[in-house]
Formats: sequence, C-alpha cells, structure tokens
Amino acid sequence: MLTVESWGFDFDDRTPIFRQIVLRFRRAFVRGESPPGGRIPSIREMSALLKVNTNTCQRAYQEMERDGLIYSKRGTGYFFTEDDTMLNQTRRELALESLRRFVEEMRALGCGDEDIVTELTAYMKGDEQHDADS
Amino acid sequence: MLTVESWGFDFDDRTPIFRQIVLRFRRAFVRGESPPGGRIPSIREMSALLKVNTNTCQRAYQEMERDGLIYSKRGTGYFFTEDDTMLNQTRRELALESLRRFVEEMRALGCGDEDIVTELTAYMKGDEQHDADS
Amino acid sequence: MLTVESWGFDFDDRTPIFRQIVLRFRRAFVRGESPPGGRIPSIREMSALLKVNTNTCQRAYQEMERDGLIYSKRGTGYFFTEDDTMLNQTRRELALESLRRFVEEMRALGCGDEDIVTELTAYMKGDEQHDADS
Amino acid sequence: MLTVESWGFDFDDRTPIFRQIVLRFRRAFVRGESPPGGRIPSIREMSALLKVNTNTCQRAYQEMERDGLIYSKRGTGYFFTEDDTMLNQTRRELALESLRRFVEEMRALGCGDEDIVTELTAYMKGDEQHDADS
DNA sequence: GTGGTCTAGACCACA
DNA sequence: GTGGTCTAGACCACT
Repeated sequence: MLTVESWGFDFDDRTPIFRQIVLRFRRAFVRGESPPGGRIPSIREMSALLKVNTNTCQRAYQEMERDGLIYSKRGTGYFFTEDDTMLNQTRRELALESLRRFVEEMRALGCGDEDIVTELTAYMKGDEQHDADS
Repeated sequence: MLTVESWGFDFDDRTPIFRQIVLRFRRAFVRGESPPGGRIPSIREMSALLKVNTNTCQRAYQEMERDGLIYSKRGTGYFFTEDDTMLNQTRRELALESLRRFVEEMRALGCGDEDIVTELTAYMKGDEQHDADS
Repeated sequence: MLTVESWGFDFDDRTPIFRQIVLRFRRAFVRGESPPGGRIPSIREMSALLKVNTNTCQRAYQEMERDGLIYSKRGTGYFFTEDDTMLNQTRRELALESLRRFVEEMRALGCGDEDIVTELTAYMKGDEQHDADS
Repeated sequence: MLTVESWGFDFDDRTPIFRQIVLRFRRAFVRGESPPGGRIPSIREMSALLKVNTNTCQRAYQEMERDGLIYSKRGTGYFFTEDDTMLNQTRRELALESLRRFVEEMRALGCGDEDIVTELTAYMKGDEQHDADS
C-alpha cells in the first residue's frame, strides 16, 4: 500500500537521503506492497510527503529507473515496472550477491558453516528485540 | 604475511579509504596473516605500497592505535598488539558488521527471518559442491 | 494494414510521444502498409488503441496534416494522401534522418569515414549469413 | 590533449548540456585524445572552463562513471579508466548497436544493401562540406 | 584542494 | 498537472 507518510530519514546516517528513499522503495516493491504497473506518487507529491527537496526525490526516482524498478512517462508520472520476471531476477541476483559476500566474510573470520548459521539466528533474535524498542 | 601489494581499494565504495585500510588490517590480523607483536610497515612505506596519500595512511594508523589493534614505539615504528583478547574482540566486531549488513540486505529483499536461514544453508551447500568442482 | 496495436512507445527515448506516433505513421506509409487515400482511425479511436492521451494524438495528426502526409475531410475523418511524390519525399527524409544519426554515432566512436563504410559492409555481410541460419 | 576551451554548447539543441558534455568526452576518449588513466579536470575547473554550473558538470561526470568511462577518487579527482579492454568492448557494442539499427531502418525503407552503401558515402561527402562551412 | 549531497527556485516541453 | 534540466549557493567529509 505504500504508506509513505511514516518514512522518516536518518540525517545522521552517512548514506545519502536519495539512496535511503531508493532502499525504502525497493523494500516496498519487493515485498509486494505496491501493485506492479501501479502509479507512484509524482516527484512533487513525494517530496512534499517526505519533506525533502524535489531534486533529491528526482534523483532517487532516476536511480530506480536506471535499475529498471520503475519507469517514467514524461508529463504523466512514474510507474512501477510491470515485468515481474525482471523483478524476480533482480531480487535473485541481489540475494546471491549478499549471500556470497556474507559467507566469504564469515569464513574468513574462521567460522565453520554451522557457526555461521548459529551466529545468524542469534543475531536476528537480538535484532528483533532491538527493533521492537524503537 | 601481510601481502599488502594486492590490496586494491574500492573507490566506488562510499566508505572512506582510511577505513578500508583499517578493515584490511583487521582482516589480516584476525586471519593470523601477521604475527602478533610483529612490526608493520611505516606510514611512508605503507602509503607508497598502497599508492595512497600519507595523510590517509596516517589516519588509518591512528584509528587502529586508538582501537588498540596496533601500538607505536616512538622512533621505532608500529607493531601489532600482542593481546589476544583484542583479537577476539576484533573478530567479534567484524562478524557483527557482516551480520548486520547481510540481514539488512536480505530483509530489504523481502525475506522473512526463516527465509534467510533457508537461503543461507542452501547457498552454503551449493557453494561447497561448486568449490569441490573447481 | 496499419497494425497499430503493436506500436509500443519508448518512454525512455527523449523524443516526444506525438513525434514517435508520427514516425510510426510515416514508416507504415512508406512501407505500403496502408493504402494511399485510405482512411485512418479517428483521433478518439487511435488514442484508445495506443493508450495515449487524445491531446497527444491530436497533435500528431496535426503535424502529419501540416506535412501533407494525411488530410482531413471535415466530419468524415482523416485519410492518407494519394500523392506519391509525398511518399518519396517522406522516404527521403526518413533515410536522411537515419543516415544523420548513424554517421554521428559512428564518428563519435572515433571511426573515420572509410572505417564506417568498411564496418557497414562487414556487418551487412555477416547479418545476411546470420539471417540465413535462422 | 583534451582541448576543452573550444567546447561550445548548443543551448538550442534539445539534448541536455550534461549529455553534450558526455558526448564530447566520449569522442575525445575513444579517439585517444586523452591518456588512459590520466586525470581529467576537476568538476570545478571544468565547470569554469565550460561556463556551466558545477552540478551540470557533476552530473556529466557521474554519467560517465556509471558507464565505466571514468572513475573518481574522493577528494582526489576524476580519472580516465585504465582498462582499455573495457573501452574497446564498449566501443564495439555501441558500434554494433548503431549498425543494427541503421541497417534495419534503411532496409525498412526498401533499400537494398548496395543502395545503403551508396547513400552512406553520398551523405558523408555532403556532410563534410557542410562541416567545413561551420 | 577534491568529490558528494542537498536546497530553493526557476524554466521548459509534454500530456 | 507531469517529468526534466539548470542555476546559485551551501555544507560535509575525505585527500
């Protein structure tokens, strides 16, 4: 449903705002919170909702367009891509890349495969509580 | 053995170079590639090897000294700490950083926590075989 | 036959939609896909078929009428011109446009004029064989 | 040699200035007018030379970085990519794409293969004179 | 000094 | 109304 209103940005975070916007959209998109092919708020609307400059928003949208996540019709608006094979493929690639690097790093630290799983489950458990706090 | 020559830095990455250097050192440290208490190249040598500004190198060393990873003997040079509790702590920090990013990325892709574990085990299984092949 | 249904527009392209429509019409015209003097769909029909705003379609038709490619009979509809000098002229313009862009692109790649011819003949030769295969 | 001073921009042209900059660079790069790995003027210098805003210049540089033509070192500057295999590959791909489209368009207009070559040479001849005028 | 990000505000052509 | 481009000017962290 794309409940944008609650997207606050962390200005202390080193990651640029426009990238934070992209991340938010990616999550929403990949979780199916938004209908494929559906319209997304115009740059002006979005920048008003998020209380950021239109240019910042614009750049986020362009970034997403480059990645094939959304597309623009000039004078009409931005839309989520309809091609969900592309979506799944993208998701798959991103997941594999994350997995690859993660396993590589953990192994480099001397973790056996079971250790990695143990660490992971332990971490996610703790992280959950942390999330609940905030 | 600290084979520094092959340390290429990722200038695309948003993390500062000096921090990338620190990470490299920590990785080398926890992997046992460097003898505890061993000497590390001087700032001048290092900056020449890494083809990096001496200031950048300087800052990396400072950071590591602050963290207790290395220590300096005035007029003599920098040395790895001999304290192995330090080593474990470093390893812990690196693991947490990997975990944090991994979980964040996978969740951003819409994976639930159980999915993440499933994916991980599946990946490590496949990766094993793949490794055996090559 | 003017099989309009398959006309997808390239919203990535910087050329306006109305101009893309014109181009499609011209192409169909010089290819003989439409009988000279034949009727073309009304603006309303067309905009519905192309899933485009009626204003956009309107402007495309105006442009074509101005160029003499089509003409309108009040209260009756739009028709292709019967004048075949027009057809040749259109063909000429399209060819020039293709040539202009092609040469510009190849030169931007550092190709000298002879290189361009060489590349072209080589390509057409290879393309022929490739076509024969499939 | 990258003689930038004479790069005037056509503000009437519909193609954005930042893209015009990219095109200029591409041409210079692919023609070997710039040493691979060489430094290119900083954004501030460049924007002063070209008399455009730093942001415009920035965007041009980023676009080129995305395409792998140049890379940036934060706090240091922009440099041409050193990997010339990548360069050649890019050039090849671009050339093939241009060829493919051109031949397709000309054939669609009813040109035989010899006609295409004839048209091309005729066009380039005329274009040369036109260039000499300006 | 450098690149990178952001803002406020303007203008344009397109739908 | 929309997206797209550009400007002027600011701030930041890194080299």
